[in-house]
Amino acid sequence: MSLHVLTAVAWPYANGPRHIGHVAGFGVPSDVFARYHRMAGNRVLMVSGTDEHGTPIQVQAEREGVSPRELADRNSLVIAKDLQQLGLSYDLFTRTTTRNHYRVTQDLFRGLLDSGYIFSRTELGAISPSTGRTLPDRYIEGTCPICGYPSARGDQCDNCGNQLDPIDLIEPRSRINGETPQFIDTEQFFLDLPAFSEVLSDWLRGQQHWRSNVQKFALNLLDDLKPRAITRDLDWGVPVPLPDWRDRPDKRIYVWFDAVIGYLSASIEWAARTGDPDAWRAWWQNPDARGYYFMGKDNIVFHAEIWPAMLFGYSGIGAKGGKPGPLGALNRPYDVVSSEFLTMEGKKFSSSRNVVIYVGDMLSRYDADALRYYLTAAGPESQDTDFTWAEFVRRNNDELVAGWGNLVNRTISMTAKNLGAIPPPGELTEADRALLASSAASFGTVGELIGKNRQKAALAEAMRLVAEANKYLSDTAPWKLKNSDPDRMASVLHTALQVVDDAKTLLTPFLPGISTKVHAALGGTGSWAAMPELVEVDEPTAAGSPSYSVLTGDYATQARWASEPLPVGRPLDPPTPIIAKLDPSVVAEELARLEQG
RNA sequence: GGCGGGGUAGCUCAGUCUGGUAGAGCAAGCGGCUCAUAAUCGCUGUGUCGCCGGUUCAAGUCCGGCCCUCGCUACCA
Repeated sequence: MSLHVLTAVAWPYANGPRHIGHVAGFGVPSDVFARYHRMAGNRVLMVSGTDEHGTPIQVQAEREGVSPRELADRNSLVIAKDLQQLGLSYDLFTRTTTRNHYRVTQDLFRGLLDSGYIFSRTELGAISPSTGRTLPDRYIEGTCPICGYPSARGDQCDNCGNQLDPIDLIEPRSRINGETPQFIDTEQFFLDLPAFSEVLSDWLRGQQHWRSNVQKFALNLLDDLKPRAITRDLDWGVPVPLPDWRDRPDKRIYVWFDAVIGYLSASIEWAARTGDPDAWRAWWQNPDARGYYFMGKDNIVFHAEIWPAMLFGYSGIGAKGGKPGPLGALNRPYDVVSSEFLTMEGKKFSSSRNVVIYVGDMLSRYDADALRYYLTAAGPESQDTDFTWAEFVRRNNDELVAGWGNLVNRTISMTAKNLGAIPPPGELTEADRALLASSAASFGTVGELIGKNRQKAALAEAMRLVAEANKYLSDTAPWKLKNSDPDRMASVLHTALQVVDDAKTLLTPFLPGISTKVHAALGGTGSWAAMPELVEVDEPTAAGSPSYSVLTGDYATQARWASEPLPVGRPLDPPTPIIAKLDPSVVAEELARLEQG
């Protein structure tokens, strides 16, 4: 039975290139998940894009002397290329500055407004006097009124930990340019979160399959739900779709409100591109479809609270009732898969302090699958973990190369040199059958673990099979049988080759590039693990760029999540090593690079 | 302050939901093999499972308290 699986991947923010901590959280896990489900025969729709609105982009653009649009155009392309090189198999990786996204965002806004879940109110807000723009709390600093700490942030004092209101700060100043913020009465729209308190509570309590920390965190947030402003005094963002507001240059929809809508708008854009504009509905309105959302833990509130509230409200569910908006009722997330954080040689990632490894830099020097392997085997799946170059090199050399690469190499090499082709099984012994049975059983265990997003355990299970195969070769020593018992040697090599092929399949979601090479080394033809493509869309963006680029791809290949018998008699050539071993000197080189900046 | 994660062998971590006196990989030592990218296979682990107390025939695992550490705290994303 085929399941519709929406793989909704957090939208990277386009104020600069992304570092490996970002892709550890949302990127690699979502791709492993999507690739597995496609191989298992499910209908996957994997969408994301760059998140391009908001204050940080405006600030960064000003710093660089370019327009927000130019900055977003440039970074969107950089990020898309990084994710492409990492092999992330998006059905569509688009942008929040597309016309389609603006339309869908405005439609959601209208739908929520019509049912009463959005209302306007005038409140005191901080603006920058020189630009007239909203100055977010965290861009304001001053002296803490409680403890006297001189560099307290507008929302919280880092010294005494108390929550603050920026208006209470003594001598407040803008962190952007040092000017004194102005506090003015300003009208904004608010999302009525308290109206969803009950439906969210019931819904969250039912999510027994979520990671427990995500569920607990989300439930705790319910105690203190307040209406949340979803517009700002800005000129960069999606316009408010109301007659009196649409043309106002100083009011825009808040970046987070539009960013989460990206999952839906990207699905709709993908459908339009396929020629069936309603195709997205199978993932969003079919009650049996499942939406899995991948992100770092800092995004839990938006995916477990605010986005579900928006979806409930648009569907006409909540304390105020209502009717579904024009698109119809929409599914809530099935799972919110949140990762913890990756640190870097013991420190928190920080671009400004140069504690950072950008994805593009990493992939210019190392293989994408080496990074994918590390981030899955040692990534922050359920707790914070530390990236160190020493561990990266060790994992690559001792586990990937010595364990898996060498198994492939020794098996194919022995067969090619002695037999030249895949031999028939001959008469199998108990040891042969035990290994083959273990290998076949791995599809169930590894698949189930990936399905539950226990990817660390899933990868370990696949690698356990690799170790078992290495032990099998050691026990059976086929190299000793060449003259004494060539038939037995053929049976052993047949068994080993079959397990190598199975392991190649099992590792495909994690290591698509390596598995493709193993597929070829085993004499396989055709596409095995397809890669994303960067495509130019010849349509202006809502922000005014003449065209834009997206990632997409055709991922339908012969790869199936099952053991496929290898064709006896297929010729095999002596292999060349598939996975590159790293010289231990790279550890010192990379650490020096970090020092220098 | 509130909330959450973590504190288990030299290192990285699993195991805690469903109690039965502790595991994996790496590192180290010894041995085997020589097909393979000096790869691989076997053998070798006496750790107060952060601390204190409780429940129990039995606790790393449940309950209470405490300490340390990391993170989040929704008008930065």
